[in-house]
Amino acid sequence: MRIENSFIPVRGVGERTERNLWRAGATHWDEFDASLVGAKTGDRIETFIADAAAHLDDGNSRFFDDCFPSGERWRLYENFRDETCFFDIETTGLSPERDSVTTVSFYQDGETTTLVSGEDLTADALREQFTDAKLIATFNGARFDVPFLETSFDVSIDVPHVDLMYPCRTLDLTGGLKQIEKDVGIDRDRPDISGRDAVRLWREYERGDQSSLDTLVSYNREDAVNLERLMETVTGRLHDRACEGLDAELV
DNA sequence: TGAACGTCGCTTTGAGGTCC
DNA sequence: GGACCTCAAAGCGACGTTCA
Repeated sequence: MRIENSFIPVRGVGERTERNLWRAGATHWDEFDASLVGAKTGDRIETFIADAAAHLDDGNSRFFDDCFPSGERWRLYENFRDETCFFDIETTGLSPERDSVTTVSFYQDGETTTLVSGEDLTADALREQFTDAKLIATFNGARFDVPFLETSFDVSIDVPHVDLMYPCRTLDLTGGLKQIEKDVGIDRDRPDISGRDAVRLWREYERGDQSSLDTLVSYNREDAVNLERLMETVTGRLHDRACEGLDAELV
């Protein structure tokens, strides 16, 4: 599913109308025919397509972040795949006021970077990681990772965001990231480590055990890398579900 | 042109679920 | 175990479409 298959951002177009358009053969902006809907809606769709095509050429993901309903923002992924930054944080607890961030791992376009507290984890380093990203992807990051980083480092993470927890829930995938990875067949090198262990590992590292930091970093990196595989799985399933019952293929 | 119907958007409310 | 964002559902009004 690509952005150019979507009509749902247009006022007056919901899930039903969009499916009717697809059924009628208008599976892509280029194939839209205003006679398929009423005059007013047709005008709105044509205006939207003209605007959106320009923003797409400019690589302006923010435009689409604003106009897509939150439940449909996963559709941005295919267009901005190479510029999607998957990230995950580890902390010493749940409270941004009392606890601190220990490591942050980023995975973008095949490259993984980890920032470690006391070494290279700074506000500037965080800003730099997000600079090139057109889209960020997390699991429960809307409520945990992003606010935690913003509070701890006084940064503003103002990048279109797909929080995979919600698309997963619409696919009946629940139980936390580790459980969902298991359910969709994503393997881990260290399936025995949990978030609570991450706190323990950090404490051990503070007491001088370098190997604990190595374990923590590899766990954190695996979280970030696996998010990409989860995104591929989830967007694939949502695409299939959107196309269910259609003769036409969305390309 | 107007009535009837269908669809969508907006607002409110409540609950679920996740992070370390 | 605390925090709380997001989503889904429901209800209502507005708008758009269809058809006679």
